Amino acid sequence: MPASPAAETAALLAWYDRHRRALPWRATGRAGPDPYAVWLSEVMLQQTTVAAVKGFYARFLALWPDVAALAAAPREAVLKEWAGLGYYARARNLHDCAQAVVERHGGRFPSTEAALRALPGIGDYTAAAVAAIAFGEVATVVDGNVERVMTRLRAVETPVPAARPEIKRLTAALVPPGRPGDFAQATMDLGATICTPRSPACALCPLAGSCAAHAAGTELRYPRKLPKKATPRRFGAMAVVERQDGAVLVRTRPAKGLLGGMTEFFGSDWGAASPDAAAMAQASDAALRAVGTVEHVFTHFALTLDVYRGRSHGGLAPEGCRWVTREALAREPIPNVFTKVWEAASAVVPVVPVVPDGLRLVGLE
DNA sequence: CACGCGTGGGG
DNA sequence: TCCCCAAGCGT
Repeated sequence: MPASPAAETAALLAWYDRHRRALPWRATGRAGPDPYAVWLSEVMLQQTTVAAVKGFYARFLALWPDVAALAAAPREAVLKEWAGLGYYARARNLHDCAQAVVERHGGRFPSTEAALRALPGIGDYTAAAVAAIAFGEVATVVDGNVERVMTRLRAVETPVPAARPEIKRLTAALVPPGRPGDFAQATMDLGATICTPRSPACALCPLAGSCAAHAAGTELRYPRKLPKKATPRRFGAMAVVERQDGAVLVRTRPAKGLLGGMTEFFGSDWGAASPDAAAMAQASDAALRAVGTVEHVFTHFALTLDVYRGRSHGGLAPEGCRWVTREALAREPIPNVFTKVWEAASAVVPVVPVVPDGLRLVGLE
């Protein structure tokens, strides 16, 4: 028997009051949530797990305790602190957004969904979440959790993303004017801990009594999704090249696109095949030793990198590259895929044998 | 609307 | 091992 929407909302809020997760960005005291903290956490949580976010969130808040501090930070420092969290456009948008809040709004976050939506890196979800959680606006928050909860609750047959408007309507009908932020977090907590994708714990769910999918035993059927495409594989090569004094050859990737603005070691383009060792040695003007391969899976392709370690012949940086000391390397924004390369190269004997002039020692074991 | 865009954990 | 996925956004 379907309960009334009001009864469903009440049951969900009562469950949340007992079982809400204690998360660092959730206000505990009487003072309302800090909009800056809510915004920072929401951006970090975009397509990212709570467990992965916690450490980054703490470090950001310690380094930059308010939006003005973040806005004043150097862009490279923000990218460096974001390194490892992924989706690096978020870091650029985060920094742009902080500066926009300072310049356009006097350093205070706007309090309405519409005004938030106009800021960089804030889309439909984040605008509604910040408005509801930080400012109490009656906004409808729809994320992946809400989609799963609502499509199961109402047995929505339309596949996502086409079902988005319907899901938004169904959700809006449940939002309580008095506690919009708690309702949003309650639905997300339910999706994260009870109404999970693979094995939902319906016996513990406060909405089980009115859930259409549960009544039919078809929870796992929702949300319906369109078939996904296979992920192709690309190949490339990357070399950790040292100068006589130990400095390492790096370069900064283009500002936008994959790993935009992040630091990488000397490497080839990525395509159907990787270049051979001789080509890498010539391009880097270094004696190279092959040290193995690194595998990494991005969202839309898998990558196999042949990894080399070597010693520069002349100490001249190829076009677009620069030398950094090991100490300075620690301050570079290096994404995890290239940290894997560094670790693979560091695991082998660093000394490259002396070779006669004109010879290139390549691809040796 | 479809695609580009990271990473790590769990079943 | 492999596949799925997690509090999406910009173009």
